[in-house]
Amino acid sequence: MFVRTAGQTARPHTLGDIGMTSGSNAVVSLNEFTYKQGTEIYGEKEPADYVYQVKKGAVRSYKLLSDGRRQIAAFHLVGDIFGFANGELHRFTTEAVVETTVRLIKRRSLDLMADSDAVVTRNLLSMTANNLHHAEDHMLLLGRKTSLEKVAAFLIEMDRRLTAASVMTLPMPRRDVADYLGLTLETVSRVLSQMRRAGVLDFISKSQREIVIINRQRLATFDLQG
Amino acid sequence: MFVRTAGQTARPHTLGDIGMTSGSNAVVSLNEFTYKQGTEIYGEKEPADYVYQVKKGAVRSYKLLSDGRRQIAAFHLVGDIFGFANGELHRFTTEAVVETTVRLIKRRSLDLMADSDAVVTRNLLSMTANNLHHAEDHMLLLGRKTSLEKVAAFLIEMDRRLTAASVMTLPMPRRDVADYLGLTLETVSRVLSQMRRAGVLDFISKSQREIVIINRQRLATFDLQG
DNA sequence: CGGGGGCTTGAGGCCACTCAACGATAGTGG
DNA sequence: CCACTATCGTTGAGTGGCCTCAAGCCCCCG
Repeated sequence: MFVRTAGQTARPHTLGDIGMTSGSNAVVSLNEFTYKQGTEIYGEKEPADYVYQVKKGAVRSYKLLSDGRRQIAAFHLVGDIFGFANGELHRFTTEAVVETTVRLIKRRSLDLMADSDAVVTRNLLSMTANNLHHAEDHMLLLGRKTSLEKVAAFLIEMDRRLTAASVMTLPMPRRDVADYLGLTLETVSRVLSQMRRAGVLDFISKSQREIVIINRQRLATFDLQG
Repeated sequence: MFVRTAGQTARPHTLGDIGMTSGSNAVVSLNEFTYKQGTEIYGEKEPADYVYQVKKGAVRSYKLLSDGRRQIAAFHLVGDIFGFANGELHRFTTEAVVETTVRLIKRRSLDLMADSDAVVTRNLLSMTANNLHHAEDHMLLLGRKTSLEKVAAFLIEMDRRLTAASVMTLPMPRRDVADYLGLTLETVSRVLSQMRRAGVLDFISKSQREIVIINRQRLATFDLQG
């Protein structure tokens, strides 16, 4: 690897990783906070004073155009760290998709740690690179994939990241899925129905957020690979 | 800033920056190489043995779907550094848009320098973060902007980056612009003609790659901001 | 002067969007 | 417990923006 950070691609980072894998004795205070469904965690262009790790729930991270069009760049699920963009200001608005608990760390503490501890900087580099890779893949999806391919890619991504059982419970509504994929919510709904009719998916009654993938192999064929 | 790298946002990085701003005495050999128009510099999933800086010309960096659809993620112009993705393999294919001269640095050398010199790692973090910011903005463009907004944003970006005189000479053909913006070349051509008819642009006869922006202010209104 | 690549322009089509109606679900308060 | 409401999701009809297919022009170059 470019900067050696052995094992880091094998398991997720944690805030503990950032600060505690080195020999440093610095102890970082880790506060927790819970956001109700739909509330903003921070806004675009606000000072970036904290870094966050999702303990419970899910977070959406997006940009808006002045007329309200929205592009969600990422969903942050349990374990994910977000808000550590390299700069003084946040580049996205983030909101709790459902009731969400996060751990906070003061960015200033991280700055100081990074100054004295190269491991911290390397972990930040590794995490930033992971974000970049996701963004690069998402550009291909947004620019060149059809609605069927987009939705299939989304389901495959969520199936991988939501380590849940046979039933996948999406935390986000159709509108969020649409704004993540560059579609409308109606199109997302239509494609999901189409997949259900094709016998690839099934919905659990009572909640259309609960989805069963009946045929992963077939689903994968819907999303053209590089 | 998150990791202090004073002054680095004010001017572009150079390969010299990576290796020579610290106290390290390591001397990195900087080789040059010239690629003919259209030739591949490296392919996706190839081992990433070198990092590159454009000395002359322009480079496109893209991903392909198996049926040939292409998404260009970035154009690398004079001064830009590319190919330093954090991992063993390149994530894009890169090609010379026109005849292009690059400086090369062995990645292994950078790895070693990064191990012994925190400044190197921080510069890599800073550059990776800049790439991420560009990708984030581009996701909004690809997912939510109209063809008019996309082309306007492209012209504004190129006007800023190609520091040239009143006449902007685009190094890339219409097809590359289209694959950068998630459009077809015909749509790009139509939008450019529309802007010319609107008195915002003019083309220089003899070469449609040479474009004069007559009204920057008006052009800016075509691209909706966040 | 002929050939080829790049660009423009037109005609028609299709995929995703818009607008709209309806159903289902969950939360609220009487 | 049942309206009542708001939110979310599905589905249909019709539209439109961008794509596809095609022709023709311009410039470069042999």
